[in-house]
Amino acid sequence: MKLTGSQIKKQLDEFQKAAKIAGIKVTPQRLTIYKIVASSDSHPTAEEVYQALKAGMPTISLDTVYRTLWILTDLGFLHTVYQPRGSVRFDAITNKHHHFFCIRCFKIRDFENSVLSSLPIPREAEECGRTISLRVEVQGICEECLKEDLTKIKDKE
Amino acid sequence: MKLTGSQIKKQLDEFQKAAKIAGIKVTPQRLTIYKIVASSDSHPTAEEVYQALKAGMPTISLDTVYRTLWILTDLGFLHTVYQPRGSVRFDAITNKHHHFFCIRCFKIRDFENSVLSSLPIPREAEECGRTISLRVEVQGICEECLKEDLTKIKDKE
DNA sequence: ACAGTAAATAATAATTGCTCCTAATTACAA
DNA sequence: TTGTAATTAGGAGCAATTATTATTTACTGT
Repeated sequence: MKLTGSQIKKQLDEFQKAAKIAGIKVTPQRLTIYKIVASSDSHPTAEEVYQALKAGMPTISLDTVYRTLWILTDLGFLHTVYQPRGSVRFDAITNKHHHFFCIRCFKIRDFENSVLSSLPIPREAEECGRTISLRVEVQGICEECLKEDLTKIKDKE
Repeated sequence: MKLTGSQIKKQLDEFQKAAKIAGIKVTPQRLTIYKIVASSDSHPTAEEVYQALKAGMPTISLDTVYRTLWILTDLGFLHTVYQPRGSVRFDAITNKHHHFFCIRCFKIRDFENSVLSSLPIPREAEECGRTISLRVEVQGICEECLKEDLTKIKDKE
């Protein structure tokens, strides 16, 4: 999900603090990578982040991108989203939102819903260990793919 | 989730019917692969299914296992579960249940909860396209990993 | 401000998870 | 029983991710 400029600045401050506590370094690579994910609306893959970085940072390596994305995830600044038969995607954490997965084109869309956002973690899950978060996903076929299907049907006629 | 012997038999009958409708063949490989997943409690990966098969079917290929698992998924007999940094896992569909993901050891546990099982798909998701299903996941650290942490802390003392 | 050091990076090799290709085999319809 | 289209085994291939290593950099204490 996309963050505003001031939200990003605030989160970067938080990252500086968290990095000190965790004993890890704040590098330009790490700051830039967070900015790219947080200002994107498309749940980018590591590869997509890497491509976006190259313009301003031509020597960046894909490995650094992966390492950084996982660090930001471990520190709680990013969420990961998994797709069938595809790469991991990363998403900056903001207010609660949920994901719609298209099973045909594998794109992910955000949606909000107050009932889902306020669901408590159930007792039965607490019994499995220490719980951290609850997420809700909806599977389906997105508007665009539905339209494509229509086009194909018309072509056959 | 684990099915009883009679549930498996019933599902295999359903599979025969579904295969006829879909115009695909019923092979010993397909039947055996379904049995293995449905009688497992651990959301096995394709590799794990492959290893389990080898004893009774030494010439089975990993490709066949993958193809079959995806067919069974497409026909609605299996669900897939994605993990961070791991392989896809497969799960026989029974009554509604939900997954607890351990972010440390990546194991998955089942839990049931009537509130979560009866959640309607929200209007906001319907607006993204045609919806098929809703799933709820809880992230956390499982009992076993928590115990391990305790052991490590004690070792340091 | 500066030097020492532990951590991070870039580049590339290696690994893993999964899919594709092809010849041989098999399930099923007629 | 036979024909044939689907399925299989086996191996090659591919894409996503992680490991290795020499070099560079951020932060610590002076």
